Amino acid sequence: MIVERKSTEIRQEQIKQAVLDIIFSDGLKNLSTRNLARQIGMSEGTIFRHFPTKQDIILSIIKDVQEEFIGSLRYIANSNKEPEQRLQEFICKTVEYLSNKKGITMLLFSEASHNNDVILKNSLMLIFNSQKNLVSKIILDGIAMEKWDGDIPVENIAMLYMGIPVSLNIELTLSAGEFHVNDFCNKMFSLMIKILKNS
Amino acid sequence: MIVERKSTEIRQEQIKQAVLDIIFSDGLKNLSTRNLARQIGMSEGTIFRHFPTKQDIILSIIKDVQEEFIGSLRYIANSNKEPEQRLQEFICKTVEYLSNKKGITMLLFSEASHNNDVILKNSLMLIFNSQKNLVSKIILDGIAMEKWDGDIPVENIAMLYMGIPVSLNIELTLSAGEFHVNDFCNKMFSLMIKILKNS
DNA sequence: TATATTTGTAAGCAAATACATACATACATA
DNA sequence: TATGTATGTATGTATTTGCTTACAAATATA
Repeated sequence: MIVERKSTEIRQEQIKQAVLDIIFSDGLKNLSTRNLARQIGMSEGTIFRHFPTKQDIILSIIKDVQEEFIGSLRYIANSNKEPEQRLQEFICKTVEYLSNKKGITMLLFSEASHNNDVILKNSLMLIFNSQKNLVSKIILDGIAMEKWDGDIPVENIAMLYMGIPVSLNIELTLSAGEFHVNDFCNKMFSLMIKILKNS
Repeated sequence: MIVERKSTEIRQEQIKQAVLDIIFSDGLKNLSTRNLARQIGMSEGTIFRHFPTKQDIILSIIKDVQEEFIGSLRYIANSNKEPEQRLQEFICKTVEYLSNKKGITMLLFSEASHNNDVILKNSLMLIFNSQKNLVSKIILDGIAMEKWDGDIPVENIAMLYMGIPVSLNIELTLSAGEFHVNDFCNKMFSLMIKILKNS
């Protein structure tokens, strides 16, 4: 039997992508290493050749989220563009990332509260807090520049912001394939602007 | 050995409560019938005496949510009080229910998208849509009475509303015990009012 | 070309899983 | 008091779980 051999990096990417696909389509509870191997078309042993444990696959995905996703959100929030434009880019980046890696939201929300692994738990909290803090930063900048209403309870708006991933996920689940990233994020952006504008 | 015997109704309530407790503290993946039995202090067989399958326990909990929770939200939304008061009661009922049954949010969100069971999947979608529609109804009533801004994209506000359970859950996980229902729901209420007010 | 290293697989492991069965005991009603 | 039924448990079972191991084959390097 001829075996195609690839580098560990490529295999790790394949495995992580398959994990997210399975989570989105079949849920976390159907994420077994057997199921995972079958989906990619490799043997179960191969998975453990490239990751020490199943948990490490999850950890690696979470690390990606921190570096790729939170990293680019931080870049957007700290740029010197107008707050309004930063907010739009911020929201659209969120929607784009989460709809490219559809399993992420469910992974974050359901792996979030439990899990004995302290490192993972802290990473997850960090992700939530980073998002909240970065949104808050943009809003506070806008208020400081007197573009937005100073009476706004910034902290709470950032909390409401968490509704976006949730609603997005529900939309993604319902609309099979026919989802438009730009429509969705622009709707959310308009709404946020409406909330923030001086009355 | 002396065995205390209780009615099926009582046992079912015990089992369902324990399921929610386990989900909140240890996560869905630690919800085994063995674990469940140990937590209540009964044998595993007893669980299957009162519920045909493990899945049926989940189904029964979802049914409770529909009847108790969505039922009371519907009652609030359809009452003839002022929209503003309805909205406050609505939000506070949400916060109260979800913090009494702490496992519910995680159960709904992670069991939501996958699961082969069509009945369960539909029930979950119904719950999300009911909440969205009932919030929308209150807002539309307020707009019709010219108390709130008619230019508001009602549908999208209802989507943002879904951020409340998520943020609540994160707060509940972080603040061990020292959580105040009224503080939280009133903050969220003020925010919503701010969004809805005529500019 | 020879050898070391990396990547693959098939088979199998102990533990945990949801659930079944056989049997015992409490309790309502005759 | 006798008896049927509902509620309990101890133990078993087939399957699935995450993970290991022994070994084969592909590739890099000498």
